[in-house]
Amino acid sequence: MISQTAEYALRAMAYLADQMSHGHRSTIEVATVTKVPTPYLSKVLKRMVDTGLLRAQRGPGGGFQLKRTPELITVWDVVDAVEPVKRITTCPLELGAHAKGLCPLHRKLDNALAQLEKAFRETTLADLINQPGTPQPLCDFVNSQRLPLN
Amino acid sequence: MISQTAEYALRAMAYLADQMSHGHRSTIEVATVTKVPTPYLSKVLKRMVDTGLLRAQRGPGGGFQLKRTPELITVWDVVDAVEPVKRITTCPLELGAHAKGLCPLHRKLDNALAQLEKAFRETTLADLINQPGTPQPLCDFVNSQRLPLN
DNA sequence: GGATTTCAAGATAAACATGTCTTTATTTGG
DNA sequence: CCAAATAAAGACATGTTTATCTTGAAATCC
Repeated sequence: MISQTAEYALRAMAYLADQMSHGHRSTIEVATVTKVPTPYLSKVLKRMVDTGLLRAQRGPGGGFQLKRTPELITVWDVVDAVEPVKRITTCPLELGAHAKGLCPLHRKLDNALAQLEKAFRETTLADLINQPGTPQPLCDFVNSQRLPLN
Repeated sequence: MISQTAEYALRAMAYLADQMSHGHRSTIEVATVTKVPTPYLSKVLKRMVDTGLLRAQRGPGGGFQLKRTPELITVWDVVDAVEPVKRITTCPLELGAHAKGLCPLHRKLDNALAQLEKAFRETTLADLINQPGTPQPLCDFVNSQRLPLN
């Protein structure tokens, strides 16, 4: 339902959101902390750059950094970058009889997708980090602290 | 988000729900009406038999038929038969720190899945056919009427 | 019993998602 | 300029989903 790639993207973006104030973070660092295969993460992050969510910087001290603040990036933005949720706007069977509206089945399915889209649009990266009262760190890192990599 | 297989399964089950009173319907008939590749549909329907949603009958006049009335089969039942939506109950990274609860990210994702599950559980096949006030037939058939196949 | 109809099951294949490896290009710092 | 660090890009490999084809098995009707 939620693809592996989207999971990876969200983990990485959450980490980068948490680390935003510390400058650029390298692919290897992000991959290690979020436990995502490094070469694959590289491609995922590239998508984020292409869609304008991240900035890439080569060379020593380089890596990736959020282009906007965590408050301005939603879960939807991230998921949409790697696997666009395709809403159902027309009958998949292309029946003329459905030109004016979806049948009950596809109406129901699309409503479910709409719900999902809404939930994702309402959640920002900022909502995922620094949750007051929730003791759990997002993943393998403590909020705003850098872990030694080994 | 919703797999092709699930789409096929729902179309087929909706048709079989509509045609329930007409006895068994063959794979070819269902495939033709719902525009699903016949050999593939055959396997999908088999899954429905294995999970107890359909009854299969071989020989002349045979085919598939709902095992329960449309009121007692939900969209969830159908989707679950072909591609179980796997809820997130534990941290995918298997971090000890998350033993007591999901982190905000996975909590959010699982909530979205829960919403989806709820919507699917609340909709029965009966809700999809014979919708009063909605003029659209489900797919390429008119409620409770059999179309000539050619 | 034989012919027909229909589901069942297996082998095969194409498309896509996922993951790895190698090489290249760019940036920084000495 | 040179060396090191790092992203970018492309080729390659694996696995899963989606689909087809062929043969076999069961039921019905005559």
